[in-house]
Amino acid sequence: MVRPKQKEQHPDLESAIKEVARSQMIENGSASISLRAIARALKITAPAIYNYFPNRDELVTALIVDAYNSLRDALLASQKTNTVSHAEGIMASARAYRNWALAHAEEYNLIFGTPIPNYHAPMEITGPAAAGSMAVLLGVIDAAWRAGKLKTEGVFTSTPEMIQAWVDKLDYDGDPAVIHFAMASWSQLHGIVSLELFGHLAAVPAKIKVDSFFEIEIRAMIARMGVEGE
Amino acid sequence: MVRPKQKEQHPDLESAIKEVARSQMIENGSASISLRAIARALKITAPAIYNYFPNRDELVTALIVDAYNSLRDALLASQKTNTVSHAEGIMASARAYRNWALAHAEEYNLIFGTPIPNYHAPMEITGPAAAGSMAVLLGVIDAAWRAGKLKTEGVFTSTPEMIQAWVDKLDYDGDPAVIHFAMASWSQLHGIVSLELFGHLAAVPAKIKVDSFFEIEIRAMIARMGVEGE
DNA sequence: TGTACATCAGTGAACGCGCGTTCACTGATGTAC
DNA sequence: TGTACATCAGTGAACGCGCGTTCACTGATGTAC
Repeated sequence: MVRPKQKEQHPDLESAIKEVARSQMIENGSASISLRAIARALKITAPAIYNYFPNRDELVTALIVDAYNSLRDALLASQKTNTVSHAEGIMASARAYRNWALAHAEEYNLIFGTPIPNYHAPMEITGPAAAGSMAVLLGVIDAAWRAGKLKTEGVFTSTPEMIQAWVDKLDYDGDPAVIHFAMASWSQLHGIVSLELFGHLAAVPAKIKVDSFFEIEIRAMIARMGVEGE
Repeated sequence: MVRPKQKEQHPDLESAIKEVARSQMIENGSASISLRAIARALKITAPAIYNYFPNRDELVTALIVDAYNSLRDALLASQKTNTVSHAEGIMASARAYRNWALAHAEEYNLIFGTPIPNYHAPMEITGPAAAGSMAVLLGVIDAAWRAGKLKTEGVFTSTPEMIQAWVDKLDYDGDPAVIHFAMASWSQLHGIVSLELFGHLAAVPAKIKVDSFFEIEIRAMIARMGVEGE
Protein backbone atom coordinates (compact mmCIF):
# COMPACT_ATOMS: atom_id res chain seq x y z
CA MET A 1 0.00 0.00 0.00
CA VAL A 2 2.95 2.29 0.63
CA ARG A 3 4.69 3.39 -2.53
CA PRO A 4 8.02 5.12 -2.91
CA LYS A 5 7.40 8.82 -3.17
CA GLN A 6 9.44 11.45 -4.86
CA LYS A 7 7.68 14.63 -4.00
CA GLU A 8 4.92 15.39 -1.60
CA GLN A 9 3.08 18.32 -0.17
CA HIS A 10 2.83 16.43 3.08
CA PRO A 11 5.82 14.59 4.44
CA ASP A 12 3.73 11.43 4.87
CA LEU A 13 0.42 11.80 3.11
CA GLU A 14 -0.73 8.26 3.83
CA SER A 15 -0.48 8.92 7.57
CA ALA A 16 -1.94 12.39 7.15
CA ILE A 17 -5.00 10.93 5.40
CA LYS A 18 -5.59 8.50 8.23
CA GLU A 19 -5.02 11.21 10.81
CA VAL A 20 -7.58 13.50 9.21
CA ALA A 21 -10.00 10.59 8.83
CA ARG A 22 -9.69 9.96 12.56
CA SER A 23 -10.35 13.58 13.44
CA GLN A 24 -13.34 13.67 11.11
CA MET A 25 -14.72 10.59 12.82
CA ILE A 26 -14.60 12.50 16.08
CA GLU A 27 -16.62 15.33 14.60
CA ASN A 28 -19.20 13.47 12.57
CA GLY A 29 -19.07 9.88 13.68
CA SER A 30 -17.37 6.92 12.12
CA ALA A 31 -20.24 6.40 9.70
CA SER A 32 -19.41 9.52 7.75
CA ILE A 33 -15.82 9.00 6.70
CA SER A 34 -15.66 10.80 3.36
CA LEU A 35 -12.78 10.89 0.92
CA ARG A 36 -13.82 14.28 -0.35
CA ALA A 37 -14.02 15.76 3.14
CA ILE A 38 -10.58 14.36 3.93
CA ALA A 39 -9.16 15.81 0.72
CA ARG A 40 -10.72 19.17 1.50
CA ALA A 41 -9.10 19.26 4.93
CA LEU A 42 -5.71 18.36 3.47
CA LYS A 43 -6.11 20.87 0.64
CA ILE A 44 -5.63 18.21 -1.98
CA THR A 45 -8.12 16.81 -4.47
CA ALA A 46 -10.08 13.68 -3.74
CA PRO A 47 -8.52 11.53 -6.47
CA ALA A 48 -5.08 12.07 -4.91
CA ILE A 49 -6.13 9.77 -2.09
CA TYR A 50 -6.31 6.95 -4.59
CA ASN A 51 -2.53 7.00 -4.75
CA TYR A 52 -2.55 5.66 -1.19
CA PHE A 53 -5.75 3.68 -0.82
CA PRO A 54 -7.48 1.86 -3.68
CA ASN A 55 -10.89 2.91 -2.36
CA ARG A 56 -12.79 4.15 0.66
CA ASP A 57 -13.34 0.73 2.16
CA GLU A 58 -9.63 -0.04 2.29
CA LEU A 59 -9.03 3.22 4.10
CA VAL A 60 -11.65 2.19 6.65
CA THR A 61 -10.00 -1.20 6.98
CA ALA A 62 -6.64 0.47 7.60
CA LEU A 63 -8.22 2.64 10.29
CA ILE A 64 -9.71 -0.43 11.95
CA VAL A 65 -6.37 -2.25 11.96
CA ASP A 66 -4.65 0.85 13.35
CA ALA A 67 -7.26 1.08 16.10
CA TYR A 68 -6.84 -2.54 17.17
CA ASN A 69 -3.08 -2.15 17.19
CA SER A 70 -3.29 1.07 19.16
CA LEU A 71 -5.52 -0.60 21.75
CA ARG A 72 -3.17 -3.58 21.92
CA ASP A 73 -0.18 -1.30 22.48
CA ALA A 74 -1.99 0.58 25.25
CA LEU A 75 -2.84 -2.71 26.94
CA LEU A 76 0.72 -3.98 26.58
CA ALA A 77 2.13 -0.75 27.97
CA SER A 78 -0.05 -1.12 31.08
CA GLN A 79 1.53 -4.49 31.72
CA LYS A 80 5.14 -3.45 31.47
CA THR A 81 4.97 -1.23 34.50
CA ASN A 82 2.88 -3.62 36.58
CA THR A 83 4.45 -6.55 38.35
CA VAL A 84 3.01 -5.85 41.78
CA SER A 85 0.33 -8.53 41.87
CA HIS A 86 -2.00 -10.36 39.54
CA ALA A 87 -4.98 -8.44 40.87
CA GLU A 88 -3.24 -5.15 40.17
CA GLY A 89 -2.12 -6.40 36.78
CA ILE A 90 -5.73 -7.10 35.82
CA MET A 91 -6.84 -3.73 37.24
CA ALA A 92 -4.12 -2.01 35.23
CA SER A 93 -5.18 -3.58 31.96
CA ALA A 94 -8.83 -2.76 32.69
CA ARG A 95 -7.95 0.86 33.33
CA ALA A 96 -5.81 0.94 30.21
CA TYR A 97 -8.73 -0.44 28.20
CA ARG A 98 -11.10 2.21 29.52
CA ASN A 99 -8.62 5.04 29.19
CA TRP A 100 -7.83 4.10 25.64
CA ALA A 101 -11.54 3.97 24.81
CA LEU A 102 -12.18 7.39 26.35
CA ALA A 103 -9.19 8.92 24.59
CA HIS A 104 -10.07 7.30 21.26
CA ALA A 105 -13.84 7.29 21.43
CA GLU A 106 -14.48 7.12 17.72
CA GLU A 107 -11.87 4.49 17.11
CA TYR A 108 -13.39 2.41 19.87
CA ASN A 109 -16.71 2.86 18.21
CA LEU A 110 -15.20 1.93 14.87
CA ILE A 111 -14.03 -1.47 16.07
CA PHE A 112 -16.67 -2.40 18.66
CA GLY A 113 -19.65 -0.23 17.78
CA THR A 114 -22.14 -0.14 14.95
CA PRO A 115 -20.63 -1.35 11.72
CA ILE A 116 -20.29 1.33 9.05
CA PRO A 117 -23.18 1.12 6.54
CA ASN A 118 -22.30 -0.64 3.30
CA TYR A 119 -18.86 -1.51 4.62
CA HIS A 120 -17.93 -5.11 5.23
CA ALA A 121 -14.73 -5.74 7.11
CA PRO A 122 -12.45 -8.29 5.47
CA MET A 123 -12.09 -10.81 8.29
CA GLU A 124 -8.72 -12.08 7.07
CA ILE A 125 -7.29 -8.63 7.83
CA THR A 126 -9.30 -7.37 10.78
CA GLY A 127 -9.54 -10.79 12.46
CA PRO A 128 -5.84 -11.10 13.37
CA ALA A 129 -5.73 -7.45 14.44
CA ALA A 130 -8.69 -8.02 16.75
CA ALA A 131 -7.14 -11.20 18.11
CA GLY A 132 -3.96 -9.28 18.88
CA SER A 133 -5.64 -6.92 21.29
CA MET A 134 -7.84 -9.61 22.82
CA ALA A 135 -4.79 -11.79 23.38
CA VAL A 136 -3.37 -9.25 25.81
CA LEU A 137 -6.52 -9.31 27.94
CA LEU A 138 -6.56 -13.09 27.91
CA GLY A 139 -2.84 -13.17 28.71
CA VAL A 140 -3.25 -11.17 31.89
CA ILE A 141 -5.94 -13.48 33.21
CA ASP A 142 -4.11 -16.57 32.00
CA ALA A 143 -1.02 -15.44 33.90
CA ALA A 144 -3.05 -15.27 37.10
CA TRP A 145 -4.40 -18.74 36.43
CA ARG A 146 -0.94 -20.21 35.74
CA ALA A 147 0.19 -18.71 39.05
CA GLY A 148 -2.67 -20.60 40.71
CA LYS A 149 -4.55 -17.43 41.63
CA LEU A 150 -7.78 -18.13 39.77
CA LYS A 151 -10.82 -19.92 41.22
CA THR A 152 -12.02 -21.79 38.14
CA GLU A 153 -13.94 -24.58 39.88
CA GLY A 154 -17.67 -24.42 39.58
CA VAL A 155 -17.70 -21.79 36.83
CA PHE A 156 -19.64 -24.20 34.70
CA THR A 157 -20.62 -27.82 34.80
CA SER A 158 -19.86 -28.57 31.16
CA THR A 159 -17.93 -26.35 28.77
CA PRO A 160 -20.42 -24.27 26.77
CA GLU A 161 -20.29 -24.26 23.00
CA MET A 162 -19.18 -20.66 22.79
CA ILE A 163 -16.25 -21.06 25.16
CA GLN A 164 -15.12 -24.22 23.39
CA ALA A 165 -15.17 -22.32 20.10
CA TRP A 166 -12.84 -19.70 21.58
CA VAL A 167 -10.58 -22.38 23.04
CA ASP A 168 -10.25 -23.88 19.58
CA LYS A 169 -9.91 -20.54 17.82
CA LEU A 170 -7.17 -19.27 20.10
CA ASP A 171 -5.63 -22.72 20.41
CA TYR A 172 -5.75 -22.27 24.17
CA ASP A 173 -4.36 -25.09 26.28
CA GLY A 174 -5.39 -23.86 29.74
CA ASP A 175 -8.64 -24.23 31.65
CA PRO A 176 -11.65 -23.23 29.52
CA ALA A 177 -12.90 -21.30 32.54
CA VAL A 178 -10.01 -18.88 31.97
CA ILE A 179 -11.48 -18.11 28.55
CA HIS A 180 -14.85 -17.68 30.19
CA PHE A 181 -13.39 -15.20 32.67
CA ALA A 182 -11.65 -13.32 29.90
CA MET A 183 -14.90 -13.05 27.95
CA ALA A 184 -16.79 -12.05 31.08
CA SER A 185 -14.24 -9.37 31.90
CA TRP A 186 -14.30 -8.08 28.38
CA SER A 187 -18.11 -7.95 28.36
CA GLN A 188 -18.07 -6.01 31.56
CA LEU A 189 -15.41 -3.61 30.31
CA HIS A 190 -17.29 -3.09 27.10
CA GLY A 191 -20.61 -2.62 28.87
CA ILE A 192 -19.39 0.11 31.15
CA VAL A 193 -17.16 1.80 28.61
CA SER A 194 -19.67 1.90 25.81
CA LEU A 195 -22.50 3.20 28.00
CA GLU A 196 -20.09 5.78 29.36
CA LEU A 197 -18.97 6.83 25.89
CA PHE A 198 -22.53 7.48 24.73
CA GLY A 199 -23.39 9.39 27.88
CA HIS A 200 -25.89 6.84 29.15
CA LEU A 201 -24.21 6.15 32.47
CA ALA A 202 -23.79 9.69 33.67
CA ALA A 203 -25.85 12.76 32.97
CA VAL A 204 -23.94 14.10 30.00
CA PRO A 205 -23.68 17.84 30.52
CA ALA A 206 -22.27 17.56 34.03
CA LYS A 207 -19.67 15.05 32.82
CA ILE A 208 -19.91 13.16 36.09
CA LYS A 209 -17.05 10.84 36.90
CA VAL A 210 -17.67 7.19 36.21
CA ASP A 211 -14.27 6.33 37.68
CA SER A 212 -15.36 4.97 41.02
CA PHE A 213 -18.20 2.97 39.49
CA PHE A 214 -15.68 1.43 37.14
CA GLU A 215 -13.24 0.64 39.94
CA ILE A 216 -15.94 -1.01 42.07
CA GLU A 217 -17.19 -3.13 39.20
CA ILE A 218 -13.80 -4.33 38.05
CA ARG A 219 -12.73 -5.12 41.60
CA ALA A 220 -15.93 -7.13 42.00
CA MET A 221 -15.06 -9.06 38.86
CA ILE A 222 -11.55 -9.73 40.11
CA ALA A 223 -12.94 -10.87 43.46
CA ARG A 224 -15.33 -13.19 41.65
CA MET A 225 -12.40 -14.76 39.80
CA GLY A 226 -10.83 -15.42 43.17
CA VAL A 227 -7.74 -13.31 42.58
CA GLU A 228 -6.56 -11.84 45.86
CA GLY A 229 -6.03 -8.11 46.22
CA GLU A 230 -2.67 -6.48 46.59
CA MET B 1 -48.37 14.69 14.49
CA VAL B 2 -51.41 12.60 13.61
CA ARG B 3 -53.93 14.41 11.47
CA PRO B 4 -57.44 13.39 10.58
CA LYS B 5 -57.30 11.58 7.27
CA GLN B 6 -59.94 11.32 4.65
CA LYS B 7 -58.36 9.08 2.10
CA GLU B 8 -55.26 7.02 2.14
CA GLN B 9 -53.52 4.44 0.08
CA HIS B 10 -52.37 2.80 3.29
CA PRO B 11 -54.79 2.39 6.17
CA ASP B 12 -52.27 3.96 8.55
CA LEU B 13 -49.46 5.58 6.64
CA GLU B 14 -47.77 7.03 9.70
CA SER B 15 -47.31 3.57 11.16
CA ALA B 16 -46.37 2.18 7.76
CA ILE B 17 -43.61 4.78 7.39
CA LYS B 18 -42.15 3.84 10.76
CA GLU B 19 -42.48 0.16 9.99
CA VAL B 20 -40.59 0.50 6.71
CA ALA B 21 -37.99 2.69 8.41
CA ARG B 22 -37.43 -0.09 10.92
CA SER B 23 -37.02 -2.72 8.26
CA GLN B 24 -34.62 -0.51 6.33
CA MET B 25 -32.54 -0.05 9.46
CA ILE B 26 -32.23 -3.82 9.62
CA GLU B 27 -30.90 -3.91 6.08
CA ASN B 28 -28.61 -0.91 6.02
CA GLY B 29 -28.07 0.12 9.59
CA SER B 30 -29.71 2.85 11.58
CA ALA B 31 -27.36 5.47 10.15
CA SER B 32 -28.95 5.26 6.73
CA ILE B 33 -32.59 6.01 7.38
CA SER B 34 -33.67 7.75 4.19
CA LEU B 35 -37.00 9.39 3.45
CA ARG B 36 -36.63 8.71 -0.25
CA ALA B 37 -35.89 5.04 0.32
CA ILE B 38 -38.88 4.73 2.62
CA ALA B 39 -41.09 6.43 0.05
CA ARG B 40 -39.80 4.11 -2.65
CA ALA B 41 -40.67 1.05 -0.59
CA LEU B 42 -44.18 2.36 0.09
CA LYS B 43 -44.66 3.35 -3.55
CA ILE B 44 -45.39 6.91 -2.61
CA THR B 45 -43.33 10.04 -3.28
CA ALA B 46 -40.91 11.40 -0.71
CA PRO B 47 -42.75 14.66 -0.04
CA ALA B 48 -45.82 12.69 1.06
CA ILE B 49 -43.94 11.73 4.20
CA TYR B 50 -43.98 15.39 5.20
CA ASN B 51 -47.68 15.06 5.88
CA TYR B 52 -46.78 12.85 8.83
CA PHE B 53 -43.34 13.99 9.98
CA PRO B 54 -42.06 17.56 9.63
CA ASN B 55 -38.58 16.30 8.75
CA ARG B 56 -36.25 13.32 8.88
CA ASP B 57 -35.01 14.02 12.39
CA GLU B 58 -38.48 13.92 13.89
CA LEU B 59 -39.06 10.57 12.23
CA VAL B 60 -35.86 9.31 13.87
CA THR B 61 -36.99 10.70 17.21
CA ALA B 62 -40.32 8.90 16.84
CA LEU B 63 -38.48 5.66 16.12
CA ILE B 64 -36.31 6.13 19.21
CA VAL B 65 -39.32 6.73 21.43
CA ASP B 66 -41.08 3.70 19.95
CA ALA B 67 -37.98 1.60 20.63
CA TYR B 68 -37.74 2.63 24.27
CA ASN B 69 -41.43 1.97 24.76
CA SER B 70 -41.19 -1.39 23.05
CA LEU B 71 -38.28 -2.39 25.30
CA ARG B 72 -40.17 -1.17 28.35
CA ASP B 73 -43.23 -3.21 27.38
CA ALA B 74 -41.11 -6.32 26.88
CA LEU B 75 -39.55 -5.85 30.30
CA LEU B 76 -42.93 -5.26 31.91
CA ALA B 77 -44.37 -8.34 30.24
CA SER B 78 -41.57 -10.47 31.69
CA GLN B 79 -42.57 -9.35 35.16
CA LYS B 80 -46.24 -10.10 34.93
CA THR B 81 -45.72 -13.82 34.61
CA ASN B 82 -42.98 -14.02 37.22
CA THR B 83 -43.77 -14.05 40.86
CA VAL B 84 -41.76 -17.12 41.76
CA SER B 85 -38.82 -15.45 43.48
CA HIS B 86 -36.83 -12.26 43.32
CA ALA B 87 -33.88 -14.07 41.78
CA GLU B 88 -36.10 -15.48 39.05
CA GLY B 89 -37.74 -12.10 38.57
CA ILE B 90 -34.36 -10.53 37.90
CA MET B 91 -33.37 -13.40 35.60
CA ALA B 92 -36.64 -12.99 33.72
CA SER B 93 -36.10 -9.29 33.11
CA ALA B 94 -32.51 -9.93 32.04
CA ARG B 95 -33.65 -12.54 29.55
CA ALA B 96 -36.40 -10.21 28.33
CA TYR B 97 -33.83 -7.46 27.81
CA ARG B 98 -31.56 -9.73 25.79
CA ASN B 99 -34.37 -11.29 23.79
CA TRP B 100 -35.77 -7.91 22.92
CA ALA B 101 -32.33 -6.73 21.80
CA LEU B 102 -31.78 -9.80 19.64
CA ALA B 103 -35.23 -9.52 18.10
CA HIS B 104 -34.89 -5.76 17.55
CA ALA B 105 -31.19 -5.47 16.85
CA GLU B 106 -31.33 -2.21 14.93
CA GLU B 107 -33.69 -0.59 17.36
CA TYR B 108 -31.38 -1.59 20.18
CA ASN B 109 -28.56 -0.06 18.26
CA LEU B 110 -30.61 3.05 17.60
CA ILE B 111 -31.12 3.76 21.30
CA PHE B 112 -27.91 2.42 22.85
CA GLY B 113 -25.42 2.34 19.98
CA THR B 114 -23.64 4.91 17.89
CA PRO B 115 -25.66 8.09 17.55
CA ILE B 116 -26.85 8.79 14.01
CA PRO B 117 -24.55 11.32 12.27
CA ASN B 118 -25.90 14.87 12.24
CA TYR B 119 -28.85 13.85 14.35
CA HIS B 120 -29.20 15.20 17.86
CA ALA B 121 -31.85 13.62 20.03
CA PRO B 122 -34.11 16.12 21.78
CA MET B 123 -33.54 15.11 25.40
CA GLU B 124 -36.92 16.43 26.54
CA ILE B 125 -38.56 13.77 24.38
CA THR B 126 -36.11 10.84 24.45
CA GLY B 127 -35.16 11.35 28.11
CA PRO B 128 -38.50 10.34 29.62
CA ALA B 129 -38.82 7.45 27.17
CA ALA B 130 -35.40 6.18 28.21
CA ALA B 131 -36.23 6.61 31.88
CA GLY B 132 -39.39 4.57 31.35
CA SER B 133 -37.51 1.46 30.28
CA MET B 134 -34.74 1.92 32.85
CA ALA B 135 -37.34 2.29 35.59
CA VAL B 136 -38.50 -1.28 35.03
CA LEU B 137 -34.98 -2.67 35.53
CA LEU B 138 -34.52 -0.57 38.64
CA GLY B 139 -37.95 -1.61 39.89
CA VAL B 140 -37.13 -5.31 39.78
CA ILE B 141 -33.96 -4.85 41.82
CA ASP B 142 -35.63 -2.37 44.14
CA ALA B 143 -38.37 -4.91 44.83
CA ALA B 144 -35.74 -7.43 45.91
CA TRP B 145 -34.18 -4.83 48.18
CA ARG B 146 -37.50 -3.86 49.74
CA ALA B 147 -38.09 -7.54 50.44
CA GLY B 148 -34.77 -7.57 52.29
CA LYS B 149 -33.10 -9.85 49.73
CA LEU B 150 -30.25 -7.55 48.68
CA LYS B 151 -26.81 -7.45 50.29
CA THR B 152 -26.07 -3.75 49.99
CA GLU B 153 -23.53 -3.43 52.81
CA GLY B 154 -19.98 -2.83 51.74
CA VAL B 155 -20.82 -2.00 48.14
CA PHE B 156 -19.11 1.33 48.60
CA THR B 157 -17.70 3.33 51.47
CA SER B 158 -19.14 6.67 50.38
CA THR B 159 -21.76 7.21 47.70
CA PRO B 160 -20.01 8.03 44.41
CA GLU B 161 -20.94 11.15 42.50
CA MET B 162 -22.48 9.23 39.62
CA ILE B 163 -24.77 7.15 41.80
CA GLN B 164 -25.87 10.21 43.74
CA ALA B 165 -26.74 11.91 40.46
CA TRP B 166 -29.01 9.01 39.55
CA VAL B 167 -30.58 8.98 42.99
CA ASP B 168 -31.44 12.64 42.52
CA LYS B 169 -32.52 12.24 38.92
CA LEU B 170 -34.85 9.34 39.61
CA ASP B 171 -35.89 10.78 42.96
CA TYR B 172 -35.04 7.45 44.50
CA ASP B 173 -35.64 7.06 48.23
CA GLY B 174 -34.04 3.65 48.78
CA ASP B 175 -30.43 2.62 49.37
CA PRO B 176 -28.07 4.18 46.82
CA ALA B 177 -26.45 0.77 46.50
CA VAL B 178 -29.65 -0.40 44.80
CA ILE B 179 -29.03 2.17 42.10
CA HIS B 180 -25.46 0.95 41.88
CA PHE B 181 -26.64 -2.62 41.40
CA ALA B 182 -29.14 -1.52 38.77
CA MET B 183 -26.41 0.31 36.87
CA ALA B 184 -24.05 -2.62 37.26
CA SER B 185 -26.66 -5.05 35.99
CA TRP B 186 -27.49 -2.83 33.08
CA SER B 187 -23.81 -2.43 32.16
CA GLN B 188 -23.41 -6.16 32.22
CA LEU B 189 -26.52 -6.74 30.14
CA HIS B 190 -25.43 -4.12 27.66
CA GLY B 191 -21.89 -5.47 27.47
CA ILE B 192 -22.91 -9.00 26.64
CA VAL B 193 -25.81 -8.06 24.40
CA SER B 194 -23.96 -5.50 22.34
CA LEU B 195 -20.92 -7.70 21.80
CA GLU B 196 -23.27 -10.51 20.87
CA LEU B 197 -25.20 -8.33 18.44
CA PHE B 198 -22.08 -7.32 16.55
CA GLY B 199 -20.78 -10.87 16.42
CA HIS B 200 -17.81 -10.26 18.65
CA LEU B 201 -18.65 -12.84 21.29
CA ALA B 202 -19.22 -15.79 19.05
CA ALA B 203 -17.75 -16.66 15.68
CA VAL B 204 -20.37 -15.11 13.47
CA PRO B 205 -20.96 -17.60 10.68
CA ALA B 206 -21.55 -20.53 13.03
CA LYS B 207 -24.04 -18.47 15.07
CA ILE B 208 -22.90 -20.14 18.26
CA LYS B 209 -25.22 -19.89 21.21
CA VAL B 210 -24.35 -17.23 23.74
CA ASP B 211 -27.25 -18.40 25.93
CA SER B 212 -25.31 -20.30 28.55
CA PHE B 213 -22.64 -17.62 28.82
CA PHE B 214 -25.40 -15.12 29.40
CA GLU B 215 -27.09 -17.29 32.03
CA ILE B 216 -23.85 -17.86 33.93
CA GLU B 217 -22.99 -14.17 33.96
CA ILE B 218 -26.39 -12.95 35.07
CA ARG B 219 -26.59 -15.59 37.77
CA ALA B 220 -23.17 -14.47 38.99
CA MET B 221 -24.43 -10.90 39.16
CA ILE B 222 -27.51 -11.99 41.08
CA ALA B 223 -25.33 -13.97 43.47
CA ARG B 224 -23.13 -10.94 43.97
CA MET B 225 -26.16 -8.90 44.92
CA GLY B 226 -26.91 -11.50 47.54
CA VAL B 227 -30.26 -12.54 46.14
CA GLU B 228 -30.90 -16.20 46.85
CA GLY B 229 -31.72 -18.58 44.04
CA GLU B 230 -35.10 -20.15 43.55
C1' DT C 1 -81.22 14.20 -5.16
C1' DG C 2 -78.02 17.47 -7.24
C1' DT C 3 -74.73 21.04 -7.35
C1' DA C 4 -71.00 24.07 -5.66
C1' DC C 5 -67.40 24.35 -2.79
C1' DA C 6 -63.66 23.39 0.68
C1' DT C 7 -60.37 20.18 2.30
C1' DC C 8 -56.03 18.11 2.10
C1' DA C 9 -53.22 13.59 1.13
C1' DG C 10 -50.33 12.70 -2.23
C1' DT C 11 -47.83 14.23 -6.82
C1' DG C 12 -44.06 15.67 -9.83
C1' DA C 13 -40.66 18.82 -10.87
C1' DA C 14 -37.07 21.25 -9.18
C1' DC C 15 -33.39 23.15 -5.87
C1' DG C 16 -28.64 22.60 -4.27
C1' DC C 17 -25.91 19.49 -2.11
C1' DG C 18 -22.15 15.86 -1.26
C1' DC C 19 -20.65 11.52 -2.43
C1' DG C 20 -17.07 7.68 -4.69
C1' DT C 21 -14.79 6.91 -8.62
C1' DT C 22 -12.73 7.39 -13.62
C1' DC C 23 -9.83 9.59 -16.69
C1' DA C 24 -6.57 12.11 -19.39
C1' DC C 25 -3.54 15.50 -17.98
C1' DT C 26 0.56 18.27 -16.01
C1' DG C 27 4.57 19.49 -14.21
C1' DA C 28 8.18 18.83 -10.79
C1' DT C 29 11.72 15.56 -9.79
C1' DG C 30 15.25 11.94 -10.52
C1' DT C 31 18.16 9.44 -13.80
C1' DA C 32 21.05 8.27 -17.80
C1' DC C 33 24.26 9.60 -20.93
C1' DT D 1 27.84 20.49 -16.71
C1' DG D 2 23.97 19.99 -19.85
C1' DT D 3 20.31 17.76 -22.21
C1' DA D 4 16.67 14.25 -23.05
C1' DC D 5 13.73 11.33 -21.08
C1' DA D 6 10.94 8.57 -17.70
C1' DT D 7 8.44 8.59 -13.53
C1' DC D 8 4.43 9.40 -10.99
C1' DA D 9 2.01 12.35 -7.18
C1' DG D 10 -1.41 15.31 -7.59
C1' DT D 11 -5.00 17.96 -10.71
C1' DG D 12 -9.43 19.23 -12.71
C1' DA D 13 -13.30 17.94 -15.15
C1' DA D 14 -16.72 14.79 -15.48
C1' DC D 15 -19.83 10.61 -14.57
C1' DG D 16 -24.02 9.04 -12.25
C1' DC D 17 -25.87 8.70 -7.98
C1' DG D 18 -28.93 9.56 -3.75
C1' DC D 19 -30.14 12.75 -0.48
C1' DG D 20 -33.65 16.30 2.28
C1' DT D 21 -36.59 19.70 1.34
C1' DT D 22 -39.69 23.35 -1.24
C1' DC D 23 -43.40 24.37 -4.04
C1' DA D 24 -47.43 24.82 -6.86
C1' DC D 25 -50.46 21.44 -8.27
C1' DT D 26 -54.32 17.82 -8.70
C1' DG D 27 -58.00 15.21 -7.90
C1' DA D 28 -60.72 12.34 -4.82
C1' DT D 29 -63.57 12.91 -0.88
C1' DG D 30 -66.76 15.09 2.49
C1' DT D 31 -69.97 18.84 3.45
C1' DA D 32 -73.47 22.49 2.97
C1' DC D 33 -77.42 23.98 0.90
